[in-house]
Parts: sequence; structure tokens; C-alpha cells
Amino acid sequence: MPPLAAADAFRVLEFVAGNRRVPHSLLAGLLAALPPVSPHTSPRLRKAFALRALDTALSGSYADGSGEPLRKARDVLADPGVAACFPDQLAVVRDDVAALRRLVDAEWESLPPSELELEADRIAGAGALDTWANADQGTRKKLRRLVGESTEREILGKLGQDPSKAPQVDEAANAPSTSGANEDVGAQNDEVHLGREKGEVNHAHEDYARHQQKPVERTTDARIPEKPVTGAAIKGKEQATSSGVTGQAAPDRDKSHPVTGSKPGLMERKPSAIVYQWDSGDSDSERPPHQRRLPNYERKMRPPPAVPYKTRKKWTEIQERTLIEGVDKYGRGNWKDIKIAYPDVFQDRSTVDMKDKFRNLGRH
DNA sequence: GTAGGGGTACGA
DNA sequence: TCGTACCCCTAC
Repeated sequence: MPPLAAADAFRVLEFVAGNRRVPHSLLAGLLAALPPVSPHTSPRLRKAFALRALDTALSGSYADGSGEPLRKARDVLADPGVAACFPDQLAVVRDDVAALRRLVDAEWESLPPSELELEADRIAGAGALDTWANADQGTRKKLRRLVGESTEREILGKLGQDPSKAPQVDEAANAPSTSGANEDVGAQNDEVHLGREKGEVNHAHEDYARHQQKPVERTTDARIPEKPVTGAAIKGKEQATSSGVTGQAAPDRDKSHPVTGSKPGLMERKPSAIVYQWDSGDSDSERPPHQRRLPNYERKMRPPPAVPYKTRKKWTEIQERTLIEGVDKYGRGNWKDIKIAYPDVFQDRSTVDMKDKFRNLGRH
């Protein structure tokens, strides 16, 4: 799978970074896995990183009067980029740890909602009626794939339209494309942007403060030490590595890089993935997106594999005998050597095929 | 790269 | 329906 597009990486980061309940360590993992994102594109993202840096600095105990948290906070605020996020209030509180913490709490609460939350609100939240009312049949079809049929029925019901006349989403449209999961991501991005140009009211913002009211548990919990996350951290992976952001994620990256390694990245859709669909039969659709509870889900059929099964080819007697001979000669498990030794015989067989075949031979 | 468990699809 | 080829996943 190609790396996540920068625009998509931005949306993911902007959402996660601005959610105070997401631990820094998890964000650090994301930073390591996602393509570089410039913080300059989003005041919310800039501010979120500044607040996280301050959270980390202020997380230590200051009851002992050592002044350590205040010193660390001043170090953070020495960065003009961080200080610029709080131009008005900072001078008043920078010598008072308690006041600084109150300021940080207040700033978290006033952080605007992320693009993802705004879009979700437009599609299935308070802005849904406008969005659906202005959507043509094709767009509604796409919208339904995002929100599920029961939510669609609810929205159309509120619009006074007959949900039973809605166009059906065909299976082909749901099936993952053989050309890669990015098409799905791209399609959803298009859908996510529905209504953006309509200048809709920001429905989500008014309730958003509650989302931030529960701060990240102060890192007095020494079991999970948090690494500082600074604005500089998101300028690129190279810089992130040197800023300590990737401290907890680096070992995993060495093991298997989420983008370039053999294992799929976090955002890659696996063909065998099971789809769980929101069951929005309750009143949760009345809530803003960030307040919805996880409802019961329905398990859907496994989608067809992204790569079609290759044509079945029965193993010939020659292939079977050669396989056994190869195992005798090179040893079981050296499938690559055997394949190289008999290129003509195993031209159309992968080493996995050979392994499976030998396994099947042993079963009978 | 390989092993092994387990699932799915295909053809007899 | 059943055997088997193929695929997927995880662990090593």
C-alpha cells in the first residue's frame, strides 16, 4: 500500500493530537508511522502540540517546592512558536504553576474541533439534515456507506422523505478495489468533504469543550512516562526522531516499518478485515460525534480478497516427486532453494505453495 | 523466509 | 459434499 496521503495524515494527526485523552505515547507512535505533516497548516494542531508540551512539563509534582515543573514549563515556553499560541494570557501566569495549569486546562477546552469531527457532524450529526437535503442520489449513496442504513433512515425520516426510496448500495461498490485501499480512502475523503464549501454553521464546536474537560491523567503515574511532544516534532520524521517523540515507537519501527515494511500500515485496509457498522438505532445520533457511545455492532460478511485467487492448477506427479526429491536433497523448509534448484518444475509455484503442498502430502 | 493454524474457493 | 489448492495471519 502506498503511504497515507499527506492530507489524510494531517486529518488523523489533527484529530488525535487535539484530543487530550490520547496519551502522548500513542501520538508519538502515530507521528512515527504517518507521513510528515506540517503544523503550520492548522492553528489547532500547533496549539495542541504546544499544550501537550506544557502538559508534560507541568505533569511533575510541585508540592515539594522544587520548582521543577515551572522550570520545565518555562523551557517549553521559551520556544517562540509555543508562546505565540498564547499571546494574551501567558505573561500573567508564567510565574505561577497553578495559574499556568488553569490556563492550559482552559486552552484545551477552547481548542476548536478537528476537521474530522466537523465533517462527521456534517454527515451524521447536527449538520446532517442540511447535508443530506442538498445531496443528490449519488452523493447519498456514498453518504449511506459512511453512516449506515439505519442512520440514513433516521435522517431521511427527519427530512420527511421516504427512506425506502433510497438507492441501494451495490456490493461492488462496497468491495475493496483491487487497485488498492487508497481508492477507498480517497472516496471517503471526497465524502468527508461533502458540504465543506457550503459554509455550514459549525455545529460541533459548541459542545466540543466537554470533550477536552477530562485531561490526560497527570503523569505522576510513573508507570507510563510520557515523552515530550513539541511542535518541532511534526516537521518531519527525521526531526521527530531527534526530538524524542519517537522514543517509544522506534523499536517497533525497526521491527517492521508501517509503510515500507512487509507488514501493512495502520491505515491499510486488510482484505480479510471484518466490517462493523454503527447500529444507530438508538438516540445517539442526537449527540455530537464525540459524545456517541459504541453501540452494538453487526458483523458483516468478509469482503472478497483484494487479489483474486489465481487459477487452480493441480499439482502434477512430476511436481510432487520433484518436491519430495528437493526436500530430501535440501531439507524441509528450504523451499526457496528447492524452487531455485528446479526452476522449470516450480516456475508457477510459490514457496508458500510448495510449503502448503508438502504439508498436504504429509497429511495423507 | 518459513512454519503452522485456519479460512476460503474451486473442481470433481 | 469433500478434497485440495490457495490465501491470510501470526509467530519466529
